[in-house]
Amino acid sequence: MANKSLQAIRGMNDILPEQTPVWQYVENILRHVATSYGYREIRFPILEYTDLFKRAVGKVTDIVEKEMYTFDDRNGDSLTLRPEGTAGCVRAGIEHSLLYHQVQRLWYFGPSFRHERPQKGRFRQFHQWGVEAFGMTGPEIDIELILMMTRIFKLLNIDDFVTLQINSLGTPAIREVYREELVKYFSTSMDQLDEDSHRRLETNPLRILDSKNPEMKKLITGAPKLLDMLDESAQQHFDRYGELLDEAGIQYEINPCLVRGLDYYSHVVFEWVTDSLGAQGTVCAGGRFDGLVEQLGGDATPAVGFALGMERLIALIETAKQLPVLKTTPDIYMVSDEYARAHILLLAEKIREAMPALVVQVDCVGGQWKKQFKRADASGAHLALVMGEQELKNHTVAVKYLREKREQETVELADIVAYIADFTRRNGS
RNA sequence: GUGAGUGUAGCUCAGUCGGUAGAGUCCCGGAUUGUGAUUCCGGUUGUCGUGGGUUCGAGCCCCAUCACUCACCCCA
Repeated sequence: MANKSLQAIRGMNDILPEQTPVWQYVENILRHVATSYGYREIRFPILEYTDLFKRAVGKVTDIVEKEMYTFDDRNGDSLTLRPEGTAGCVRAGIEHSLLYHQVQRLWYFGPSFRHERPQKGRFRQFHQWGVEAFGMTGPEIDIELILMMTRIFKLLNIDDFVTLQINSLGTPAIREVYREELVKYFSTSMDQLDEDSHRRLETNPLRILDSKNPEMKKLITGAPKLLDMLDESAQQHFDRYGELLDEAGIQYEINPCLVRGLDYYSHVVFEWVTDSLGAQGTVCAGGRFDGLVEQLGGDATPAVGFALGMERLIALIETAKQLPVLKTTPDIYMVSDEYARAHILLLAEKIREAMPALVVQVDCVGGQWKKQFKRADASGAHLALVMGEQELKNHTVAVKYLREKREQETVELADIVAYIADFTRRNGS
């Protein structure tokens, strides 16, 4: 523990066997829901050329400027561990002509990397589940994504713990005009800006809008709104978006201060936020990125997508106490003495062949009966199957019930599979 | 990158005024050599995060450093 060489890299966590059932539970739901909407999985590398992220995410974003894990390949190429999924997804789509004059519905899952100071809900290696839809101008496809995510929150029983916020960032051209307006506005009250916002004024003025500093609140409320500057088509998209949400009965808030940290977003952007997770309250976020495909060298292709943070989603499920009981214990634990050790290995195989859903665990340590039964109990198994010298001689197996008051039974070896089948049927497992 | 809090047994934690390391749990052995979960008896838990310093003497005081946690920042 004190040996640094034996420590994981800061902010990069091991997911231990105790936790993996939770991950599998969530991943299964995500996969099944996405599949039921006709989305297909895509897998792409964790490493890409650094230039891809610079072009996609935006050169002056914090992610690119100070959070990327970038290093040189042996031949001198600059490579970067992906800080998000969309760039790689679009690159793969263009490279393999998946986006050429066609509609694509895709999802991906895996780790991303950002060099930030770890805190609750924020890690240097974190996992995103992302969904991207290409070739559709919306807003119906935008709403399909909202419906899908709403369904997921419901299935996970945490829909009461998240709220949907939406905003429109308009087109890049509108945003450029707005950006200048905003700089003009804040420049007239420089003395009221805090230190961070002075910096933001230079780098990313829109970021000032979602400042957490309460002293800035008044100034921000008085700032011009991008929503007031939308052109006709952007306004139409936003209005229709709201109408469709209303028709679907989905609750949402319009948050004019909602900004995205990545440059490629345009039009409607959204976030599901929670107040149950501390400072990192964004569980899932996304929006439209119509310009990205063309910007990366493909034909102009409308696109919309989102990503959710797995660690945050799981943390929310746990703090909301909505985690179902996940079975991680074996059904049957098999013990033996030295004479029968090889026999129970093979008997276990027979049982698994007949009942593939059962979890059968064989004690491969051996030793005293007492120790083996102790392990059988600790395993959580319902039944212990016992074979020793006596049983071997008589062609029987002893069945011991570990979870109920019931006499141990002796079953003919030839009947044991049927006996267990009967037992599991009665127990409904 | 900035700030605050915390580091003692595998785990959860005590440790007084600076006097040489403790509890529960877990694990191991036995009571009970073919029966767990209950009970009783016995036993091991250790680089007190690490490295310096002060002191006759440091888990405790001082400095540095590392890690964890939370917040800023940033974002999923």
